[in-house]
Amino acid sequence: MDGDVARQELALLLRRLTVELDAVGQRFALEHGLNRTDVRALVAIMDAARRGEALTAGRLGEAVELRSASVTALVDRLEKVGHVRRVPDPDDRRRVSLEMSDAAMAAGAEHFGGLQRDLTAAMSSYSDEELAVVRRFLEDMTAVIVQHARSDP
Amino acid sequence: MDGDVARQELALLLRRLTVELDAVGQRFALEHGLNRTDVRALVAIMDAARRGEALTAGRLGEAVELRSASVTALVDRLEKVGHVRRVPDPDDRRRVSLEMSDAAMAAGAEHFGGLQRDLTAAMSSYSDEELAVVRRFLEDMTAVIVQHARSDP
DNA sequence: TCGAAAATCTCGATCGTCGAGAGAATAGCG
DNA sequence: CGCTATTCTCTCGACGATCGAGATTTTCGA
Repeated sequence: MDGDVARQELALLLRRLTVELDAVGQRFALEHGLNRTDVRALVAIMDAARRGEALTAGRLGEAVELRSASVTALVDRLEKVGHVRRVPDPDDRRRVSLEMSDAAMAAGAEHFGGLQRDLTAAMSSYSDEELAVVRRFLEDMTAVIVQHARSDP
Repeated sequence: MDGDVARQELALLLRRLTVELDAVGQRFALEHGLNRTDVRALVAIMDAARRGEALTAGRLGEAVELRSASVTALVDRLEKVGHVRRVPDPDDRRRVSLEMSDAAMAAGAEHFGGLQRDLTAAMSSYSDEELAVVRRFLEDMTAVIVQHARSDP
């Protein structure tokens, strides 16, 4: 039937959206001389900061799925260009907290915050009921995807 | 207002979905001893095959944004494990066409086709009108994202 | 026919990631 | 309180993916 084609197209649309969203991060990376991992790390640090937490090196490694040796190198890179500062944790002196520089924070807010703003603006033409449908849809699809990402087939 | 929070949450949901969809590819890579690029390449070859085309090395490089030297190495890797075959193009003997092995094709169909099936199945509880809303939404959001990925701020 | 352009490959170099292990600090247990 | 096990980060050496420059083969146009 026709509805099936429409559904497949929706799945393709999700993939397309994913690819393009990736490209946004890619662009930010290019503009700032970073690689994909560095951007992921900065986003993770930013997200944590927004939650009021300061990420430690170890937590950052979990967030971006990197071993400790790679995290050291990663933070070295970010610190060298001034995006991040290593701050010794006074409570546990083994730990190293990571703080984003104001400049990096501003650049991130400019880039990703701008996207967020434009996205929500583009949603203004939708009614609350429509957005509710979209939300349910996205949650359902995410659940299916998570299932595929985690479980064994 | 409340609707603004809902809109921001929707944007976050999109990001979450992107992350999880990435994880699906990651999992496939892990299961088959491939890296991220290899999976992207196989998907590109598969997509082309579905359209009835055979990708050349150069086209593949464009699809996954890699220089020719890297494409050579990439195809070497895929060929070594038997996922891909180099086939000389009879029309233009400078070119090398790429053909996926049946086994690799089957593995890809199993993994990603299964996801596609489950996604469309999860859409069955939605009316045509609801899906139309979702489609419009995804297209609108993709357009905004593309804008951010390409244009200069 | 001959030179320019195109498609792929080779080589050497660079960079990100990792495993193994060292060093410092903490937690827990007797 | 002291001693050991654990936690957290860093160092080192190795490996793999990517790239730029250039070589090679083939095609196309004048």
